[in-house]
Amino acid sequence: MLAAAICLPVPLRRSFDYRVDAALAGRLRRGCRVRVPFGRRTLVGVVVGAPRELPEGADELRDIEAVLDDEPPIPAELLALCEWAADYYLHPLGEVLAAALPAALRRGAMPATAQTEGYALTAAGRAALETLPPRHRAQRSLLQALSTAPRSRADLVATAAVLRRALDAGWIEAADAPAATPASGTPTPTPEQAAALDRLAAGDAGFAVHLLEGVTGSGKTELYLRRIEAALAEGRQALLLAPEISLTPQLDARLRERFGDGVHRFHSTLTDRAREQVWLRARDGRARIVVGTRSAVWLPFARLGLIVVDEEHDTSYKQQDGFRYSARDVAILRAQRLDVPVLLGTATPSLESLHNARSGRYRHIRLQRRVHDTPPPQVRVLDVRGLPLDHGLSPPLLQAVDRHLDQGGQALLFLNRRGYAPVLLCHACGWNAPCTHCDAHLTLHRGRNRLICHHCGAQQAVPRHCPSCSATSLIAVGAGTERIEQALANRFPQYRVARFDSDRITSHEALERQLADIRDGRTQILVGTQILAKGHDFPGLSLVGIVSADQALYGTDFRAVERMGQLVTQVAGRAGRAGQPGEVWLQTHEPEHPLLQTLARDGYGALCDALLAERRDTGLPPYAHLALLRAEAREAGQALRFLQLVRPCFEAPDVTVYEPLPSGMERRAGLARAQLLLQSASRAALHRSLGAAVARLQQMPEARRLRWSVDVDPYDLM
DNA sequence: CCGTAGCCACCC
DNA sequence: GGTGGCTACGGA
Repeated sequence: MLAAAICLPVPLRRSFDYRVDAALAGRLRRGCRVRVPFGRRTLVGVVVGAPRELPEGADELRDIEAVLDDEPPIPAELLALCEWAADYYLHPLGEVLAAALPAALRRGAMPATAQTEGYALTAAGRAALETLPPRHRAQRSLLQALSTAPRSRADLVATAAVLRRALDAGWIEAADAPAATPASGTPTPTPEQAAALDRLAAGDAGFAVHLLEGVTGSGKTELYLRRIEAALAEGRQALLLAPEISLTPQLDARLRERFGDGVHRFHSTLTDRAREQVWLRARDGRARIVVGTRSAVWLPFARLGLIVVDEEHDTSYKQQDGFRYSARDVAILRAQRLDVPVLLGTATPSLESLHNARSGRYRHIRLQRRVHDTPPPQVRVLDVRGLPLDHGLSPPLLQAVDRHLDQGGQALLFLNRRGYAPVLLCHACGWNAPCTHCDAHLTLHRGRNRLICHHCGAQQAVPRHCPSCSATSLIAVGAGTERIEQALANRFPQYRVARFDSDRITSHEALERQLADIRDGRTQILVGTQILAKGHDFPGLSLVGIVSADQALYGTDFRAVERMGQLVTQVAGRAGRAGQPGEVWLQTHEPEHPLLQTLARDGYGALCDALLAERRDTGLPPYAHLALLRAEAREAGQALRFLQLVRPCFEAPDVTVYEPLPSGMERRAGLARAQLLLQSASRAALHRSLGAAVARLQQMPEARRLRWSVDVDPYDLM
């Protein structure tokens, strides 16, 4: 009996064998989709093993109902990458494949054909233009329009029927619309950029990881564009990964200006259909450049020649639920398997990448000069202890804002906390608006007049009286962006304040509008969260105020200070007008904190030195590798007991298995959470321990009574 | 007597 | 994850 191994979209870390008709065996290639019966249901699966002969006496297998593809929709390279990722992240392959397939294909639909973007005139069409009688007006005007250059579908006035006729006659053919020519020519690189380009182009074209560490404004994007150009010149495609693409309109605009219609965007807010179109064009090679968020790392490129990871330190590359992969790390592995270069760009490298660069595993290229030669901003630590705070803002900071606005500058206030206030407190009885599903406080949102949990999304109306004691003495404690915005609007009524956070910025257009108001000088004060740290140029910005850096200093998460250093440096980099250094003020109640001092006095690089020394001493990444077994259960204690029970399964040479602990926020969205931390200096040893333990866990009845998952290279230990 | 809630094994 | 089978109760 012939059988084939099929992988199904179920959370089971194994494949299932189905019987293959001898006549079918030839058609059934790895990567093809099939429709198979599974229990009571019918599912769409992917062939992961070529048909093979089963030994005599093997159990009867069920039949494959239908083979959906002649050609595998997933190229062999991508299927192998998914298999690697399933193994590395200890995640079911079926769910990994689901991340790599468009929704319609996952459901079993036939792949749509990539819609044509444009048309070109054929030789026959050129001849027809000469001979076609004038009465064929529609055809003549279509051919005329295409006679100088190919045009995109949108540029042509022809109806679908007219196009169809011209295609049938062989007068026109589908073609990519022409790339827009650069609007103002490519800028001449600075000597520093030119040297960096030489180093990027040096050596063979094969696999290499380049860490491009460039201060804000040093012109990293221009280097990306040049390398992309080089890849395209060899007939290859390029993938540019970016954090939250809808929030980087400037990058998008620059790519389009340089490369025209060959640039495709791929992100989670596209419709399923639009995603499928980009997926198909990546596969047929017509999408020459894809700019996308982390899921774009799974696109089925036909001839990928370069991957750029912009803002490589950004946390959004790590998926934080379900299949917990790091798109940056998968990108590096994919590039290695394809033998093509990867470019990691950032002003503030992650400690992992910095360590790899310093140890020689990555090539380290640094850009230290800003293109317009603006000196780097000086960060001043502002001791706010004992100062009267106006909604979180100290008098010296407010005076600085006043001074800068008065001199025609713009001011940015950064605060990584949305809403009006993080706590609503009853002054009479101490009730503090707890979330009923999480160990967290509800955040007061004045604009929407709601109390909202930022961890599970639960919300309720803002009570007038304390729900516990009926007193009317409810006070908002602490400050979020809404409150800072209001405080500044009250204090500086003659200036306009704009708020940038995910409550206010809900679309590409809203962001563009607010950014335009700043560039045109209609808005003078900006208040916002990390959205403001991401790649926007504010040419008139002269002052940056960081409302508080203290959260990170008290934080228990081992990456909190690294993240704070990145945010402060990124936000500070927005300050400074042509030729003039910006001013950066950092409010704190811990002005003597050594790491804060290091950051302010010596910059991000020095902070990294200090943090790397700390990580080495404590055996944390990048000097050791971590993994977590996470467990969630209805009842507090159940998750912890489970982890205690399975802890011995992970014991292995060179692996430290810590005591299971309740997660940083134990209850979240109604579930009690706990985690088991594993640490090893050897990635191989850690992976062996995980592999063996997961195999045993799947056999354990206790493991079926709650939800558990593995997090390899966890981003935070909360 | 049936109805259903909650638990658990199984899915090629 | 989805499904169906099993057991344990409760209402007329």
